[in-house]
Amino acid sequence: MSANSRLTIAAHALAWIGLYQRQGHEVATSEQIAASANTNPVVIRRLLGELRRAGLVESRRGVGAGWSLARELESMTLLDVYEAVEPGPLFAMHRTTPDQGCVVGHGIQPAMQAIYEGIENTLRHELSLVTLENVLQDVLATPH
Amino acid sequence: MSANSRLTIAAHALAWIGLYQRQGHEVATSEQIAASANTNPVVIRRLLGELRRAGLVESRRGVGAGWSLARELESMTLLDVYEAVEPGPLFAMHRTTPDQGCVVGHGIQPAMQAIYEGIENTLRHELSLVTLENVLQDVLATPH
DNA sequence: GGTTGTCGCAACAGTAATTGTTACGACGGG
DNA sequence: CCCGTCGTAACAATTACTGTTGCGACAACC
Repeated sequence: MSANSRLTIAAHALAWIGLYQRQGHEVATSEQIAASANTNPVVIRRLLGELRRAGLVESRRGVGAGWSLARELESMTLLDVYEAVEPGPLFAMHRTTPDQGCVVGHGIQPAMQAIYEGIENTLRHELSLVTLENVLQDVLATPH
Repeated sequence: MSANSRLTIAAHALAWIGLYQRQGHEVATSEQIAASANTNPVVIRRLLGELRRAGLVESRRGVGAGWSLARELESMTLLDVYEAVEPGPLFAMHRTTPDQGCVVGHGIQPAMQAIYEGIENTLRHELSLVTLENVLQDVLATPH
């Protein structure tokens, strides 16, 4: 599976902004978050842009600009983040249409679609059980 | 997510071999399976080679060669196939190590690892509930 | 009104995985 | 010996993600 880190980085950014705001700051910059995640600020801005479209964060422009949470961490789940940053389904069908004249080629896609749908629903439910507040608390509980 | 079709194609191949054997044939060739899946025989041979390493199929060489099931479809689950053809984890960590001097950068990977581990276990359990016999029956039940 | 710091976004290169294709040796039954 | 099929290497094509540069837009501050 194409292991991608989008969900991980997005959760990192949200936890970072949340903690920073609790320390009394108004907004966090993409450069600060990028330094913590050890990546490029544009990568962070791209991801946070998707989270903004999903209503999870807000951004200000101009001097002293940056990012802030649009909701409390308690009300955001990993499912919200997953849906914001992961476009496609978990498993794909054939890239080309199977032979419809063959019994298996004809029936395999509906059969697998139904199975995958059930699995994805379970995955989404699992993700919906974890809030970003849970993530931040786990982060803070890590021994140093 | 890099949507890949390896699990789908592998399930297709297994269902095809299983049905073909029930029709009285000894072995199926990669060319026949590739025609049903509308892909290249080498793609099928590569995937079936991984399934053979996992003990799900066997192959014969020489004239009249081909592939046959090593076990009954009832005893194979999608988890067996998934583990045989999907190498990596579902979600990846950062590509570069986060800033260990930052509280979030230090704690985020253990936190997310634990969460992902739970989710992957659930996914594996779901996959283990579906046998290849279930898949074949679903395929045969598709209206034409 | 100019300066400055930050976002917004386009464009492109680098990396990696998957898929498709060709080629050819290995094998084994006839 | 011949022939069909697997086994496998090699390479191109496609796609997705990541990293990077560049520059315009915006808004606070002087």
